[in-house]
Amino acid sequence: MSPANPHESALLEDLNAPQREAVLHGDGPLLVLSGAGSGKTRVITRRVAYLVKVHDVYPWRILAVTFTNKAAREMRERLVQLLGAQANELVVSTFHSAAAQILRREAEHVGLTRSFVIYDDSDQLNVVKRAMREAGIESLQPREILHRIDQEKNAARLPEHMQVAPGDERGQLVRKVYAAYQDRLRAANAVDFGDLLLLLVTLFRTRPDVLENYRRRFHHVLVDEFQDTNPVQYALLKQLAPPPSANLVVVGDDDQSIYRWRGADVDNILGFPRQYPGARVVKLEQNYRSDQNILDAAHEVIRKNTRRMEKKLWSERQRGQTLNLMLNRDERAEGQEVARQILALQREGFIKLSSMAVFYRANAQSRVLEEALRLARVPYTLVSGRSFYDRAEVRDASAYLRLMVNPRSDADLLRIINIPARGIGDTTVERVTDFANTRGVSLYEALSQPELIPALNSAAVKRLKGFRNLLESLTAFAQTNEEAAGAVDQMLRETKLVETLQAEGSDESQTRAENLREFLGAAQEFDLNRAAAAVAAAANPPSEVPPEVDAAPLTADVPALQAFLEQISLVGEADAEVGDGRVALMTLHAAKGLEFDAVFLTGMEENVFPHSRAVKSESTFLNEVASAEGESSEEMAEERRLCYVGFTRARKRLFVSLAQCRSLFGELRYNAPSRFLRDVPPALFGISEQEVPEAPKPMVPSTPRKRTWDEDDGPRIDRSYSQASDMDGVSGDVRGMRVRHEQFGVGRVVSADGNGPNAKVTVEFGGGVGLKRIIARFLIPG
DNA sequence: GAGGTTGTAATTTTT
DNA sequence: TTACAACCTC
Repeated sequence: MSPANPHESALLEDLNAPQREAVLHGDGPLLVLSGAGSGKTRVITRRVAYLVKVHDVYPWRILAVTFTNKAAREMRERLVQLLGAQANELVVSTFHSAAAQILRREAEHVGLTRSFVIYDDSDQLNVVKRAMREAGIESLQPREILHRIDQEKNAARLPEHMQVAPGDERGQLVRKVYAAYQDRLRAANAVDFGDLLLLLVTLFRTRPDVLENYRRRFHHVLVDEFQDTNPVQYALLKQLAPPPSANLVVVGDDDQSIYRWRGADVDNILGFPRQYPGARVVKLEQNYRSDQNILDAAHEVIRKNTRRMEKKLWSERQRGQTLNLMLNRDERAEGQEVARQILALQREGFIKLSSMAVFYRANAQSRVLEEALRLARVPYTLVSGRSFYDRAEVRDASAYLRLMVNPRSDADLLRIINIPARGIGDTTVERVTDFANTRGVSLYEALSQPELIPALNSAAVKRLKGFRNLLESLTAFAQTNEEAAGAVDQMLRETKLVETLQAEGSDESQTRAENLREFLGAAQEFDLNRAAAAVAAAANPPSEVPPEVDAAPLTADVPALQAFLEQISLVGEADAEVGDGRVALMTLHAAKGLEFDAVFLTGMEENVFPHSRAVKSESTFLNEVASAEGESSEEMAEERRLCYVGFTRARKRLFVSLAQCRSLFGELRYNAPSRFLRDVPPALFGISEQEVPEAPKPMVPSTPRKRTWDEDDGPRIDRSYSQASDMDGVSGDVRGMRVRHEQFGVGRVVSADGNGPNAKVTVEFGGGVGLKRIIARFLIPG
């Protein structure tokens, strides 16, 4: 640490005092409480770089984990900038990826082989259903059981560790299914997301010698987004970096804990100083992102939560413009108004489309917003987790690939046994399944001699044989082939998946065939990246390694196809490029960790945001608990944090939008304005107390009231009583009426089918357009 | 066994 | 409104 080290000043120069303290912190545990936009990732990456460059810590000694792929990716990118090729020796990944990699190395200790596959949510559900059938349990919803199983796993409990009260029959049933479910996963050489962590923790608990190998290797463990860790993850951290004195650095913000439903426990961060007594605590409260108005609004929302570590963000930035409140008649008007404001901002010229974003609470809200943006010709990208790999045809292809690696995977086999259609129907499948169950073998094994299966006719036996031969051929191919793309290509060829789709001839099937080609493209890209990484690794002389330490990359020796499959399961597709001149649309959860010049937070209504479930839990909570004033349910507290996350994504402009009524699954709902809205002082919106929207009174849906919330045109409120909505009540005689359409211009109504906004209206347009059938809501009178 | 039809239920957030 | 499952028919 001589000051002469040229790296030292470069790594520290643009850090503020607490940031610097965190980077310079020596050995022992450290908790960095890092408010939104306070440079959290910067601190963690600088610290890693500082350890490597100034303290000469070997990069392979450092394990940096986060919760989401996005965060892991960003961390890795920044570390590559700071450390260059040395960054490749670091382990930087999500909890689940890191656990999967370690588990693969140690597979034989936990009853798996190295080629185990990872089941996702829908695979899990299938296994639960089969486990229920096996256990003869029908009284519970498979979904609910799966949820319970997940909770147990998040809490680090195997079936035998479940705490079930003697009289709790449901609990008993859950445990029974859980046990059968685990048996099935093991038999299929498969794990689910929860197993990745739980099996590893169990392994480390039962085999201290194995754990010791990893402790010897990783001298520095750093955790980003620590507020979102669940008990298993925390248990894993404590194993690798045991209290009280290990070099464990956790960075997070209790106010941004938004994964409770997945078992995340805010107490992990709140109680860290107790678990690691003597831990240094550093608070980062200077915000570099948002204008002060935005921070004030966010603070007013979050301060209502009772259990939190007190901190208040401040900014040297200007106060900036006030927030904008957008009142809309319904969700369609909301979409139109968002589109209009986006275009207006763009015209002003200070903010690019690529630094604008539209947030919503639930994915279901996106459709209407997309429609509105499309109509207004606003380019946008939908930022969603893993849509491509969720498509049915892509999942089918993945199922084949997984079988090539691991033919015992029953869930995958069942998925594709009749895809493309090969005449193996439900009855046959059931007979095969029964046979396999009584013999206690996998389906693949059962198919080795289909003639032994009772009650099958010869045609069925023949088809099953053909299917088994196909799988054998593919499996054999996978064993000799070195590349992922080669395996995908061979699989597509032998299964005729693409061919079958193309032969079908519909537009739909063409798209699906193209998706499969894209899937092949993804595999090719994967191979290229892998080759490039290998070249880079070869060019970079590895750090010195003491003989007693295994410092090999965790992914060493994993065959290409397997690595590709793991990426599909755990990482999904890379995020769509944000920034190519498009507005980003995403859920509030997806927004965490991102920032934009302008943010539109839509659906700010009770039962939408906060979500109806939280609203319900709140009322039970208030009924049952004689709570201290201001106390609220954990669910509601989490919604509040989510709102805080949403607000603090905005750098300069924050538009908060709500609709007076909204149709949610068919039904028209009149929701009160979100409680979070009322927590923000009206002055921050540039409005007076009287202009704060009130809960609309229930009204008859057929007579939409207009101008409900305020009658006069006060300043700064963006009203968007959509003009288009004037056609909502298409009724009576509208023939001859003059109307306007975005694309087709002015025309005259010839006839109308039906009533309401969805009535189909035939319009004669001018300008050579002629007759068109248009949905009424896309027309503007006049 | 395949494919279409009707009925019903369920709608948060993601590794 | 949609998604999915059970059901029915060919």
